[in-house]
Amino acid sequence: MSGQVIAHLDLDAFYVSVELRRRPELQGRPVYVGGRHRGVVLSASYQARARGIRSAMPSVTARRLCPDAIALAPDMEEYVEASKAVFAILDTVTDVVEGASVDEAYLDLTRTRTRLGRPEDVLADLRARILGEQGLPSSAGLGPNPFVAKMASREAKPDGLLVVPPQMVTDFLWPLPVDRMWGVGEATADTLHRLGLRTIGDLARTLPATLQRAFGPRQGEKLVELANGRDRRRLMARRPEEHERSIGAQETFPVDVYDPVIVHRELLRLAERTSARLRRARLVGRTITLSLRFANFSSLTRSLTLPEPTDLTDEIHRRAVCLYERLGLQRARVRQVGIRVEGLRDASTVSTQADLFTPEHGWREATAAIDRANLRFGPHAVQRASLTQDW
DNA sequence: TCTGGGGTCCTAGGACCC
DNA sequence: TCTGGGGTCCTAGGACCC
Repeated sequence: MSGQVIAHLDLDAFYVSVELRRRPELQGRPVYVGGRHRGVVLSASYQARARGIRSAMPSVTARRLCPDAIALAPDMEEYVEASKAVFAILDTVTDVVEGASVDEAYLDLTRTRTRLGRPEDVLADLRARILGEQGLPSSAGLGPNPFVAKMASREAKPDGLLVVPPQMVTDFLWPLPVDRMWGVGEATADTLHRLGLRTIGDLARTLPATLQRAFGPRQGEKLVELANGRDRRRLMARRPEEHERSIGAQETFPVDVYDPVIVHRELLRLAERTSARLRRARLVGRTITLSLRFANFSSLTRSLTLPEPTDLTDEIHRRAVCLYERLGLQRARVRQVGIRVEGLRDASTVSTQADLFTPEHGWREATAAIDRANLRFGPHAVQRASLTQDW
C-alpha cells in the first residue's frame, strides 16, 4: 500500500468560474449560480461567500443575505463542455484519471516521476494549464491516498496547492474539526459532537467499538480508518458516467400539487427523460423507484422489480403510476416527484425476442423513431400528446 | 418565494432457498 | 418438542457527495 502518490484536483467555484469567463466584467463581484424558482445556490464566488452565501442554500436566502449579488441561471451544457476540456488536459499526464464529478478528479501520479518529474511540479503545471487554456482556477492536493489528497485540496482552496507527505498525514488531519472531514455530514457530525469528539484527532483516538455502536460496523470502521489517514481504495481510470448504477430524474413543482392528474403527467415526463437517457447509454434496468416529497418536506420511496429489464417510457411510466396509486394518497400536497431505474445492464446482453410476440413490440419501434427525431430536431421535437397539453 | 437534481453506498428486515 | 444457519433478493429508508 505504501508508496502511492495520489493527487486530487478540484475546480474552484466551477459553475461561477465558467460564467465569469464569458462575463469578465463580473470578476470580483458577489456572483452565484442558482435555480430561480424554489431553487438552491449551486456555486458561489468567493466574494459571494464572504457575504455568507453558500452552496445548497435556498436562492431566496442568498438574495436576502446579499441583495446586490448577481444571480445567474445554470447552463449545464456549457459546464459539461468546460469539464470535458479540463479532463482532456488531465489525460495528458496519466492514464489513471478518475473523474469524481464534473469539477473534480483523482490522478495517480505514482509512476509519473521518471517521465514528468516531481508530482508537485506536475500538479502546479496542470493548474497553470487549466487556468491558461480554459480560464478556470483550481486547487489541488497531493497525498499517499485518495482521501488525504481530497482533504488536502479542500484545505488548499481557493487557488492553492497542498502537499501532504506520508509522514505528515496525522499532523495535517488531526487538528481539523470533524465536520470538515470528507464522509462526515450533518447527521454524523451531530452524533460525533454528542460523543464529545470535535477534531479528526479525537475521532482517530476513539475505540472502534464505540463508533461501531453509534454508526454500525462498516461506517464505524470507515470513520476510524479515514481519521487515521488510511484509505485503501484504488483509483479506476474512468469518467463518472462510465459506471452508472442508476439513472433517474426528479422535478420539484413550482407550487405544491394536490391533483393526481398533474402528478401522473409529470411522471410521464420523468419516465420519458429517464428512458431516453437509458436508451442513449444503451442500458436497461429492472428496478423502478418512485420518490415523493411532500409540502412538509417529508419524503418516501416505493420500488418494484420487474422480471425483465426495460428501457421503455411507457413501461416505466405505467409502473411508476402504479406505485403512486398504491399509496392511496388523499389530498396530499406533493412538492416533488422522481423516478429512478436501477439494476442496470447492458442492453445488448438482454434478449428482446419476447417483444416480437407482445404488444410492446410496436412501442419499441415507435420509441426508437422518437429518439431519432429528437436527436435530429431537438429534445422536444416529438412528444407524447398528453405532455403538450396545457395544465 | 426556505430547502435542486444528479448520484453512491449502507443498513435492516423479511422472503426464499438449500 | 421450542424453533440452525448462511446466502441472496427485494424493499424502504437514510446519510452523504457535488
